[in-house]
Amino acid sequence: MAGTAAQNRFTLQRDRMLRAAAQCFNHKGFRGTSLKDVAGQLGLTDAALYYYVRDKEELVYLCYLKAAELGRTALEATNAEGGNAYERVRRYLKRHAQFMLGEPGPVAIMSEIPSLKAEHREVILRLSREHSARFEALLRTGINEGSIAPCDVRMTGNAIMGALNWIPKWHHGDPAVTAQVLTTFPDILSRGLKP
Amino acid sequence: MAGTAAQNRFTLQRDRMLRAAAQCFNHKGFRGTSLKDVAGQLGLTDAALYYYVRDKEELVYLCYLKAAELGRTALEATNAEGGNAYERVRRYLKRHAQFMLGEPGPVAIMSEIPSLKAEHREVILRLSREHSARFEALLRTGINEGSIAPCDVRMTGNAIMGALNWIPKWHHGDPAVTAQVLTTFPDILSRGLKP
DNA sequence: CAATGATTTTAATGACGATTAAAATAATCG
DNA sequence: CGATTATTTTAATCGTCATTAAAATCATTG
Repeated sequence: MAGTAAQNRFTLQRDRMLRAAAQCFNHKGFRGTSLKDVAGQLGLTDAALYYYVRDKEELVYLCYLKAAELGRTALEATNAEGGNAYERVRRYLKRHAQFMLGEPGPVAIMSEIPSLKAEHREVILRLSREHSARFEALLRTGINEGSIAPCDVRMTGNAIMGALNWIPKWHHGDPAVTAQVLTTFPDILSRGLKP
Repeated sequence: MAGTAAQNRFTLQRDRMLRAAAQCFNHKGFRGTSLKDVAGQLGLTDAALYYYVRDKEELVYLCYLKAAELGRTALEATNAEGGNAYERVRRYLKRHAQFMLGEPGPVAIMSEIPSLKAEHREVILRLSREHSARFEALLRTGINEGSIAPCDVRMTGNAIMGALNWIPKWHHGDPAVTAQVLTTFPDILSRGLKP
């Protein structure tokens, strides 16, 4: 069908846009990247972006939304695979590291939540909180079943998320480093959780 | 002496400026904060800032410089206090957490290094690298003396710095949380280092 | 008090970048 | 092919800052 094909092309292009934007935002921040920068990566003019998005603000919002959803599905998938909580945490760490490294395409660090408009900000904050809560619940499960040492789950979650979210600040695409991160990070971050 | 007094007033005001700027930058990013925002916090007009600083760019540079120096002296002081490497790491973690929490006054997260002009960027990057190298050296010392478990010191350093540098993203001044961070973070981040 | 220097403000200027509207081009479909 | 729709570009416009210059205020000191 024509409608579907058009829809596909549209969403595909928009997805490329989101990836380009995420890369720019990570590199230079929200206000630091002009729409021209983003468009340039796609071989387009800045004005063309407005065909896909109402607003620069909406562009960030969509990037964050995608990042949040990636995080959620990663955690859900990990939980679905079973294993004890400690093992699930480890698998989750690897998956999260994987997309912070940009495996499926760059994911935006949510550094600019304050500059989102209230309505969008609420959505993102809610998703973030839900995600944190689920991760903390997983830690609690591990503590109860004895696969994870007792700890302050809130702070432990914060520490782990920080280590992961910071990756794009020092990782700049070197494939050797990428491999190194994937093998060492789950170890490093989970070692402190052992009982 | 008049000269000294004037110099004092000048540098004091400039320091207040750097603190105000650091707070704004952390909250909204480099381009996200106008000079008016910074000046407003001091009860001044934006134009007044130019008496203390050549440029908005220089303002960020000075903030980062101060942050880098704080980090360096924290590590040096910790090393000077003695103890085995593991203990020194723990003390350093606490000190670093302390100033990420804004104990002495807000410290700028170095999120906007790419937008610095080349000359300034080089200085900051060099200081950053030196600091990382010193921290990694401390880890290596611990590994050699047996107080720290063998690990990839580069990646471990990255993970720990990430967890610390991310603190301002979720800490918003609640004193109860501040206390909680100071007591739990050194534990959480050092537990994985035990042999 | 007069004079000199320090500090801040007021009032432009200018650039950059987001946004929009209208026109042009490309694609699809009958 | 002709018509209709999708996509992109060109060419304004508009706001928001950073930045500057000149004037005003304030402090100090001879």
